[in-house]
Amino acid sequence: MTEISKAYEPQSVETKWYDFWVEQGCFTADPARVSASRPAYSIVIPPPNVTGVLTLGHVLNNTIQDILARKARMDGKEVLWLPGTDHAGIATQNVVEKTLKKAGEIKHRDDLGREALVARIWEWKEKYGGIILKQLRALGASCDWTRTRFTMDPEYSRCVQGVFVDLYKKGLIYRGKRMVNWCPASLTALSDEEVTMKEQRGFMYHFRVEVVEHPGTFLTIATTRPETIPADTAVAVNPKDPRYQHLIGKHVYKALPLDVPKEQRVIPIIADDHVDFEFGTGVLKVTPAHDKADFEIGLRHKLPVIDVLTPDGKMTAEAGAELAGLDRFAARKKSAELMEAAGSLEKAEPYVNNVGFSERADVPIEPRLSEQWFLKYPSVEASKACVADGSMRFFPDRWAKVYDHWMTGIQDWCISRQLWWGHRIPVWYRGDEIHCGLDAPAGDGWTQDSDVLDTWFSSWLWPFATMGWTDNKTTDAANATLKAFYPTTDLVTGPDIIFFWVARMIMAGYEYMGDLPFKNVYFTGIIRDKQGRKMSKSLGNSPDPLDLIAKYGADALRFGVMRAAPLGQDVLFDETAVELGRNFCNKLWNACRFRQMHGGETEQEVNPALLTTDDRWILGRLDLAIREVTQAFAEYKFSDATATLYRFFWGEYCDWYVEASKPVLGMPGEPPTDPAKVAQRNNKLAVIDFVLGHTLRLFHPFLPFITEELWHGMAFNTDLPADRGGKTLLYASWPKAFDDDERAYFRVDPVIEASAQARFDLVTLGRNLRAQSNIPSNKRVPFVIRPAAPLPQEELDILKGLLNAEALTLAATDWQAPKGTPVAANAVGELFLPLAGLVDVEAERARQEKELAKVRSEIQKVQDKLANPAFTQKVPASVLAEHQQRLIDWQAKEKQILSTLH
RNA sequence: GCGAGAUUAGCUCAGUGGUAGAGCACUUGCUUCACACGCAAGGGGUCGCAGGUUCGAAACCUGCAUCUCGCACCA
Repeated sequence: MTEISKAYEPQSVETKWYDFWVEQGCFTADPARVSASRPAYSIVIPPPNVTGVLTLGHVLNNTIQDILARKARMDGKEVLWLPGTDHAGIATQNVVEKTLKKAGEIKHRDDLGREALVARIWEWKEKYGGIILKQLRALGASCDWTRTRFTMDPEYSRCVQGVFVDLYKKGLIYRGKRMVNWCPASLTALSDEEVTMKEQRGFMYHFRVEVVEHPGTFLTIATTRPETIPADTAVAVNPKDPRYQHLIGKHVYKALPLDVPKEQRVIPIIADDHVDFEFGTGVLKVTPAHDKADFEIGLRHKLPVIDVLTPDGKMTAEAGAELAGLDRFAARKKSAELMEAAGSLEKAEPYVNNVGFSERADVPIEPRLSEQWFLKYPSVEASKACVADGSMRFFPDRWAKVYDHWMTGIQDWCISRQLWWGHRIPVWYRGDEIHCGLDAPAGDGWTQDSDVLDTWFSSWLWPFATMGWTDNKTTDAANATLKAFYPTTDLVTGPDIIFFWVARMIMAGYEYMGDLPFKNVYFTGIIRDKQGRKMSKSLGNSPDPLDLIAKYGADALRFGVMRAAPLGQDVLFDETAVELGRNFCNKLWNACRFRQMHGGETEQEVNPALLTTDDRWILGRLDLAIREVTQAFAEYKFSDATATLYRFFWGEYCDWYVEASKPVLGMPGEPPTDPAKVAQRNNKLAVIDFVLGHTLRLFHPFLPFITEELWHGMAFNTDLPADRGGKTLLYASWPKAFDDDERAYFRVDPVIEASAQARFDLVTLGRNLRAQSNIPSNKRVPFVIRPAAPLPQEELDILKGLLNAEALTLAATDWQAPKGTPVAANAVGELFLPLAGLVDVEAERARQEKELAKVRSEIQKVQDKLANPAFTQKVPASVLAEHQQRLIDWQAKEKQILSTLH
């Protein structure tokens, strides 16, 4: 047994053990070890952005994965936790471009050109990328680092492009000119999922246009985007709207641009059902180039398309000389001013509407007509069915409904991006010829499509592309990793990427592996601050996890976060949660120190014949804790597990069992000499070792570092096989709840547990008497006890210790407590605090009166119930009996109070 | 507009038909020989509102209010 220091110092312990685990290959998965008796457990990390740094969100997510992986190892499974990073197209390209601009190397990415920029990004990635994976080590993440993957690894890229070619050949990928979501900041198309709606305050502009055929007749139109008026190619009314029916087929003069002669601004008035005549004025300006719905109207009525916006959101010359070159928002103001000056603006009233924003660049997107690649999703039915029929489970399961809803209304996916960093689209062009394949076709003059694929088009292959999948049946059949570890067991991720990633992985899994990619999906909550706000850099409310680890230790951070994160709920993070984790680790540390102070390399087995009531009680509590924690794991309720562990270890083991064991153990360094007491003491130490050994194992998934340190410090590893806890706690077996034989062996039963509990309750009552009588807790006072049934001397000694009593005297049969003596009682007996002169008789009397009132109100409540025939006749026998017993208990209490009150 | 979730102690949350709970915070007393990152005791809640079902409702049902999050979206 090595000596344990007074306070737990996490820093050196953490690096020591992490290095040890990695050096010993403890995290390395070997498919060859998988067998019927050693099943596989696998989990793939949601690959963080390669430019990312660790946030509390990652801490939550990866701690859960680590807990699952470590528990699975202790269950004797062959565990693969596969790590890696995502190339994250837009985000990464932005980061590197910004860095280069800041360094003054470039003003624009065109200064470098495509190949050079991509080369610089690779350089950057090699140098600074993947920091987050190193940071995960500080958290204790037990990933198999030998299998770290990147979504742009050469083999991975082949998978991505191969899948593109395959889906193209299947006719599921097609190219088309469509309205897409265009990001004017990133200059690329986006998928619908990358657009979030935000409420915006703006204005509803009402302006009027003159009907060509009826000079002097005007139509009033409402719009939030007057800058697009030059792009209008019609105005539309509902065919059933009586106000405008007579004008259908006639024309109006567009309000802008004013520098174009009136005759060249004539556009038709058309009728379309899309127009809601309740909204605005019932007249809709139709701008096919800049609105999705208008584009559809344009198609129906064969309207021309006029584009007045550049890709980066500035007005073109076609918008007119006065608007040309202006940014779209400046142009909005300007166009209103122009109409105002021309007298066509009727009013501009404040208005709140929903505007689509680019999720990443945080600017309003523009609907834009452009040529893009689209995917018609594969394996949709199988993917829907597996969640609906429960073969894949979501935790919490309400996400299943969200998933189903999205899968039902699923739209084709725009997968091309106008970026340089990413997987290049494997399509080549020569004149009118198109070739889709991994390599350029033979012959000269072929040029590759300049677009790259949406990042998620590579992420969706993650569960199998990381395992060496090739889409070659022979190769894949011989792939031991795939065979052993696919489908994976659990996926842990945030619900914000359920469509981006989870749903798409399921479809890819069915399409390419013929099976679901994971069996269970755990959706974490979102980490928020104490006020419930999202963590963000600009708010400065996002603490750096590495700082927290340095200050409190990784175990403290893990425990604090897990304790605060109930399944499916957002986590309101507060540093005091980590402090609590730190305090808990310290408690665990000191409980082991206490055991060590009593020395004794006893290492003996527990002798059932010598077990005391307390021993049997704590073994029963341990058994219950094992059951509860194991059950919590089965339901992915990690906060329940930590709550149980906290209660058991602190509230039961430390507060009661350890305190009660002190009289038996004697003073440290002064062991008893009486042989009977020595045997008692050694057995007590054996029970303590038994409980601590189990406790460390129960805690290990949550607190990997401190438990490993104590496992060795307490020498619990000796005598165990190397692969079952001898070398590392990582592979010790997960504690099993007692079976009937074990319960009988340890003589654990509910009656014993209740009697031990009652003794502890009496102690609390006795301490209460002291406090009520204003006796300082360090002052030793004599107590008198009148047990309901005889108590052995050892138990009286324990009671005396727990009460911090000067003496605990047995009351003689004829002893009568002096009037006003504070007394407490329960099933164990009556406990008196005879302190003549020290106790304020009147105060004690008042206390007892108050107590009596409470007892009587309880009696009344139960009596009322029992007097109700409807109750006594209808209620189950057990409930009736329980109420009757309750009445007896309260009445006994009443009698006891009355007996000392006078 | 559609859907989901939430509403219990000052705060964060457990509690799915039978005596309202935990942690933190708070008050008080303790340098009791593992731990002041500790020990002990205590105060504090008409369980969002209104109905209903039931012998009995924090829990089940209906409606309402408030908040959060998805999805859709009318210029």
